[in-house]
Amino acid sequence: MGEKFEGLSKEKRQRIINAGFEVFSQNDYRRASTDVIAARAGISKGLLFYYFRNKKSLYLYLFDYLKKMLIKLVVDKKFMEITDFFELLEYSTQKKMEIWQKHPYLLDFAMRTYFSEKEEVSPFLKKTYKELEEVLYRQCFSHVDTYKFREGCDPFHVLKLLVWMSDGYLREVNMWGNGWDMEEIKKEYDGWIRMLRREAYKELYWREEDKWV
Amino acid sequence: MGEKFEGLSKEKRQRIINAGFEVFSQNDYRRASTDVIAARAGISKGLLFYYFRNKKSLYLYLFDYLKKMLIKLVVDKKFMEITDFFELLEYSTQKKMEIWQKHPYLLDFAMRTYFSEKEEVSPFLKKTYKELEEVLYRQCFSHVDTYKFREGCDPFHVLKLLVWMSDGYLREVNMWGNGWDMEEIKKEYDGWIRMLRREAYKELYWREEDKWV
DNA sequence: CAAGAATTGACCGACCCGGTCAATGAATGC
DNA sequence: GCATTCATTGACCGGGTCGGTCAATTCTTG
Repeated sequence: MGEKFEGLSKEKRQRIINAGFEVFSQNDYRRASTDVIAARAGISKGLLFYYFRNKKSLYLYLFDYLKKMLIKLVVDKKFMEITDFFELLEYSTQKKMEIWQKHPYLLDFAMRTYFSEKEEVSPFLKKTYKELEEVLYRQCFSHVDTYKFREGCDPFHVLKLLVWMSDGYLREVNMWGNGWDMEEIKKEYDGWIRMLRREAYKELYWREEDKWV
Repeated sequence: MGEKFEGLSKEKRQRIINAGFEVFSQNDYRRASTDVIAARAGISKGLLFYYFRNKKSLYLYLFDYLKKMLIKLVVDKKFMEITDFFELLEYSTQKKMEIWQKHPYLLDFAMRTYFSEKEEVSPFLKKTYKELEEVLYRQCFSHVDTYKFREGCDPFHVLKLLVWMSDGYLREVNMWGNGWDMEEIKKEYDGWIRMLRREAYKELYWREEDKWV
C-alpha cells in the first residue's frame, strides 16, 4: 500500500511477504498475530506498522499479491492459445503445482482465503472470489472448444466436479501429508482426468492414449 | 458424562445438545463460547458447568453423540445386507441426507470436527477419525462384491474419489447456499455416480439404466 | 555534526472467555 | 412449617491475547 514498503530492498520486502504468507497460512485471520509475523520477518512490530497502516491492509496486500502472482504465472501466452478444455486444465494444474512447490505457504494461504468465514475480511474475499471465478470461467469457456462435448454434457458441470475433486485431493494430501509422493498423486489424478475426458467428450475427440484404462 | 446431565428431562437435555451443536457448528472450538451455548439453551452458564466438568467434556460428549447417531442411523440392518458397492454408497448417502435435513447443525458440526486443526481437541479428533475410517472401510469392503470391479481398478481409490467429490459438493452448497435445491443436486450427483460405476465395474455388471448418459 | 528517516520493543487498553461461588429459589422429607 | 438438600443464577475474576502506539535509540546522509 504505502510507498514506504514499496521502497524497500527486494530481499527485505520478500522476507516480510513470506512471513505474512507463512503466518496467515497457519492461522486464520484473527489468530494470525502481527507479533509473530514481525518476528518471522526479523523486524520489530513497530516497523511492521510503519509499513502497513494496520493488520487489515497488510492482509489485503498479501491477498492482492497472491492474486496477481497466480494470474501472471498461470494465465500466460500459452494458456491463451490452448483451446482444448482438458489440455488447458492440465496446463494450469501443472503450473499451479510448480508454484506450490516453490512457495510452500501459498497453497495454504490461498485455501484459507477461499474458505475464510466470519472474519472481518471474509465478505471482501468472498466477493472477490465470486467475481474472479466468473471472469476466469468466462475467459476459459470463451476460447475453448465446447463443441467437443457430448450432447447434454455441460462443460461447466465438468469443471465444477474437477474443482471439487482437486479440492478434496489437496485437503487429503495436506491433512495426512505423508510426504506427498508427487509421482503417485499425479498418476492417480491423471487417471481420473482421463476418465472424465472419455465421459465428457464425443468419442470422436478421444485421444489415442486414453482408449485403454 | 456426569449423571447429573443424564438425569435431565429429555426435552431439556435435547435443548442443551442442540445449542451445543449449533454454536460449535458456527465457530471453531476455541471461539465457541460457553456463554452463548448456555444462552441458546436457555439456561445459565453456571448450570452448564454444573452438568459438564468443563468445555472440553461438553464438546467430547457432543462428538460422541454425533458418532453414535451416525452409526446407529446409517449402519442399520439393511446396510449390512447390501453387497453392491454403489448401492451401499447410495443408501448411506441417502440416509445421511435425511439426517442433515432433520438436524441442520449436525453437518457443519461434523465437518468442523473433521477439519479441526490446532485446537486443544484436534489430536483426539484426528485419531478417532482415522480409527473410525479404517473400521468403516474394512467393514464395507468385507461384505462388498469386489469382484465386480475391473482389473486394476482399486475400490479403495474409487471410494476416495467419491469422498472428495461429495466433500467439495457439500462445501459448495454450504458456501453459496442458495437454498439447496435438493432435487437438482441429487440429480447431478447421481449422474457422476453412474459415470463412476461404468468406469469402475466390468461391463458385465453395469445396470441397464446406466447404459445411456 | 545535525536533521531526518528507520527501527525498536515495552507498554497500553480493549476484548474475550473459561470457570467459580455466594446467594437465591425450589423441592423434599420429617 | 422448618430444615436439608438439590437446582439454578449471573456477577465476577483472572488470565490470556493482540492490535496499535510512542518515546527513545540507531542509522543515514548531506
